[in-house]
Amino acid sequence: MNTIEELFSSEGYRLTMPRRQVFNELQKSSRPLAISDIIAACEDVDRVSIYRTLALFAELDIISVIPVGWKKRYELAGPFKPHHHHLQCISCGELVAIDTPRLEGMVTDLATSHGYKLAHHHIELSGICEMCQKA
Amino acid sequence: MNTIEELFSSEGYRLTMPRRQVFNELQKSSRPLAISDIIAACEDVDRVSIYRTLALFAELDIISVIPVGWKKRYELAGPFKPHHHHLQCISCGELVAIDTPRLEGMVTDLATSHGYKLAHHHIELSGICEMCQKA
DNA sequence: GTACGTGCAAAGATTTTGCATCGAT
DNA sequence: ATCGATGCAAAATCTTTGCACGTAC
Repeated sequence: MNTIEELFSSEGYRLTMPRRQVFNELQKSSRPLAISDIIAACEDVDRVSIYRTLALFAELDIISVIPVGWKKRYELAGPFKPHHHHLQCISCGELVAIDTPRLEGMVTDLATSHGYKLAHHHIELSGICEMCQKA
Repeated sequence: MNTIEELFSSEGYRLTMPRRQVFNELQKSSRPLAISDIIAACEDVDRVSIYRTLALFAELDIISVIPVGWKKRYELAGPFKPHHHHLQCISCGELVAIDTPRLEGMVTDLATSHGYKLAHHHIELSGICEMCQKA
């Protein structure tokens, strides 16, 4: 279950050209992409198919949807990229991935202490990077 | 500087009817409101004025913008409501405010350890509440 | 009275839906 | 060959911009 092909056939979905292309764009990119980025990169794929593909990917946990500056961005998740969060510079826009093992445990505990079983969590940090602080 | 009147006059902004109405709606509500909620509640205020009012409020830190289920919601912040985060039930939609003193310190440290000076952070938790787990 | 802020109109952007056709299995 | 998935068209939202008028100060 480590390749996109295996995952799709085991779930009974067809691996079509639009789905391959969207997946490839996400895999090529080192940073989360906006829908508009993906639409632009997949010229020959209809806008609508990209929306539908991303919805399917999200449902299958192939991608995660993250908020960046109040827009949605998409990046590979689940088996294709380990869980992490982001820290963005509000001055230059730099976006770094951060590992947050201690946070993970803490948010789970927080939910539990309120009687909740945690399903998802999103953490977005923004600030000013080292370079921009000097400038 | 504890009332909206004082805050506005000290900043040199006019406290007009649309601004009063939007502020009242936010103050009346115990939960964060979507733009569409506010538009519906302020029937006689133009849609556009509500966008502009919310943009101004956000700039003045009168409100905070929070992500709920991938939509923006607005609630009073700054002097009018202390900082907190939310935990939402994905089954019944219940939204509870949570205090996160330990998280606050941790995210600051995280940013610092990456050379960043933290400016903002958003934390959204979702899961299944006690009631829905039983059902 | 003086601008700041509003409403209106209209454009732009984003996202969703229906349906006939195409193509992965 | 079948039925899921795509592309196209079109609608429904959502958000922004320009400008003349109204009103808080």
